[in-house]
Amino acid sequence: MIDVARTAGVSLGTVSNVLNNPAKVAETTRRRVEAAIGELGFVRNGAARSLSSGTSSTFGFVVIDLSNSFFLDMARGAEQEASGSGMNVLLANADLDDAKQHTYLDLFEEERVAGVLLAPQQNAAGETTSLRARGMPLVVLNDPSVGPEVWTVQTDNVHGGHLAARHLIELGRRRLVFAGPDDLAVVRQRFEGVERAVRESGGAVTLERIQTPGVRVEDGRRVGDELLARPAHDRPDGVVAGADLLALGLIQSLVVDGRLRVPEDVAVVGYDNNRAAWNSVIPITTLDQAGEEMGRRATQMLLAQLDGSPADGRRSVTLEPFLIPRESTVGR
Amino acid sequence: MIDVARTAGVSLGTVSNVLNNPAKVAETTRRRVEAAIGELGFVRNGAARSLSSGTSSTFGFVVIDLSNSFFLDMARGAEQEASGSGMNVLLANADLDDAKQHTYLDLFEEERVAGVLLAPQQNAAGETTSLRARGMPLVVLNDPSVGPEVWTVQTDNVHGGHLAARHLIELGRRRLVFAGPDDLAVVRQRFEGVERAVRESGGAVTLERIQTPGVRVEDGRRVGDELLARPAHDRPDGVVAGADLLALGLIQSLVVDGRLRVPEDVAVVGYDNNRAAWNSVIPITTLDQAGEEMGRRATQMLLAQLDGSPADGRRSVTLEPFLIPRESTVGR
DNA sequence: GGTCCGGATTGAAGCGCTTCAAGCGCCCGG
DNA sequence: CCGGGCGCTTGAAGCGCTTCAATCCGGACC
Repeated sequence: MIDVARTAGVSLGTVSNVLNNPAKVAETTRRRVEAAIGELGFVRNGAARSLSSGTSSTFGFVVIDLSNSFFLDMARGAEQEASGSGMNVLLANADLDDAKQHTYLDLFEEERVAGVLLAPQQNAAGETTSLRARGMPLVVLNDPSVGPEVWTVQTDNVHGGHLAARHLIELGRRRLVFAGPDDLAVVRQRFEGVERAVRESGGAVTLERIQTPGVRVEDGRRVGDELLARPAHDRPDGVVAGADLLALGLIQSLVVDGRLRVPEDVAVVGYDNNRAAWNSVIPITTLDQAGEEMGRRATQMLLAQLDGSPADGRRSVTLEPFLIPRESTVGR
Repeated sequence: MIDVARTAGVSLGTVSNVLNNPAKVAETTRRRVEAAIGELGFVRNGAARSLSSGTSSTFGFVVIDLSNSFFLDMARGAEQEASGSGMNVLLANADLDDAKQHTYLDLFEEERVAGVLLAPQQNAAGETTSLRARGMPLVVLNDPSVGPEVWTVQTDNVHGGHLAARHLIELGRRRLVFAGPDDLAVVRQRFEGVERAVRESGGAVTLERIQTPGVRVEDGRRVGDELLARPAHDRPDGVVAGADLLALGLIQSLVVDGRLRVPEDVAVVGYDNNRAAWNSVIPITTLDQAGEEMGRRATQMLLAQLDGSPADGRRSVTLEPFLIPRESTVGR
């Protein structure tokens, strides 16, 4: 910067003003400085800047699994909202590894980013103690298990499960199956919603729960195989899958291996509005959790924390998922 | 750090040594300092650190489109390799927007990261001038259009196209179609390889090229519809798609709308080994470009540049793609 | 007892920027 | 003609760390 100042024949402070408060600098001076900057190819040192000013223009977003398009949507939403305020979002992919997630949270804390977004698997509260102790703006996304002291954006999974089941019931389905792993809080909540809808049917509808080890396509195929092995009268006519990939595998197994018709024989609802669901041969009815919207809201909360949030600011936002009917339930 | 020093009863320099050269510090002193660090919840300021030392422990990776699993694989590979050397990788998603790509490159330059990885759409050479002028370590991935002055990791798209076409020809296919956009250099090269394979067949095989506007699923569906509209004898018996999503859409159109059999009536080869290809009802034969390996190699080159690369270091690595046969060509 | 040596520790000088009180001209009103 | 005010610009004091020459101290050796 000294070189720029010398070239332009001004002082250090003026160069700094051109960069940060151009309005304070006289037109002609500013032009001279800008010319010098261009000539010398000067790019200001962000480390020095944030050390000196105590602020940074970047948010860090730690994502547990970027290969899941739901999380990528969040990142996209965060990016949109942030860039509207002149902020940048840097992503860290934990790749389903809790240790990596921890490493990256530490990294962002060290780098003194302006704020941190975290989309964990679940139970992330413990990971954020240090961040919060430092007073670093933080918002946790999609983790129902954190306490009220943490800012969060969530979706109402119980409601989503309820919508999914009601959709099937309204289509006349009476023998429902819910498939999904038991160890994910969000999936348990979806199941809860399904249960409620079934209860509300007043005994007209039956519900069975099938456990899966995870939410991958293979897990879904296995459920499909299991159902195919049953006698026809023992098969469900409607399935709520705890996640889209599960639904995708299930449908593939049913349709390709088993020659069952979807939705005629079995209607299937997924969850997540994952990109994989769009690209399925039989497009999958699903619950959209508005990942982009979550990212946007979370970033708004981060920005609010930066300007010293209003005392009455709500620390937790819950978005409502909505059903997207596609061929896997309503045919075409 | 001053607080830590005071609490532990040592000087600033010693605390710094505990952090950076623990071997230089006596066992007992080190323990005292570490205790103080724990007690005070001290986390060192990365901005100050990199300002002072002139180095940073993070690489920046600008990716043109993280929703493409090929790029995400690169990121994963880069992460692996970097963490082996105590480095971190921060991701920036340009989301197919060249302006954003530029913004993020500038950001990483400002932040003085230890090195930059760039996986652009194409023609990224111009974007990197400033970075290179600064002497910042840089590796460009998957862009055949950059010059020899830029370090790159690429894959041999001509070879890949050749493999794809030869595979079809060996399976007895004689009327080939290549589908893909004309404005992507990598796709043009794949076509070139296909052409070569056809030429080598000595006239036994015909080749037709169908242009698509992009490489999305919809583009593939449209190609499928076009083929279905033709009289049967005018349809190809083998298709090389310029990308997996294209192949996915094509197959969906052919199989679901047109009641053609894949691979019996038409065999289809994709390109990329995109996750979407795994999850297709008819798993798609594809060319794997070893995204993770590319990320790993690129990071190795970055690390080499950091230690002052050997003068004879090769600035460009080209990896060979390999064919993964699946049901869309060989049935099951 | 005196010297020398080497490992452990210290303290001050930056790293490149932002910030802000102070200074400099210049113009306006009285 | 003078004082005051205003718009620009300046220069120095940090920001929190790393680095390295200088210092300290205890033991080995003569």
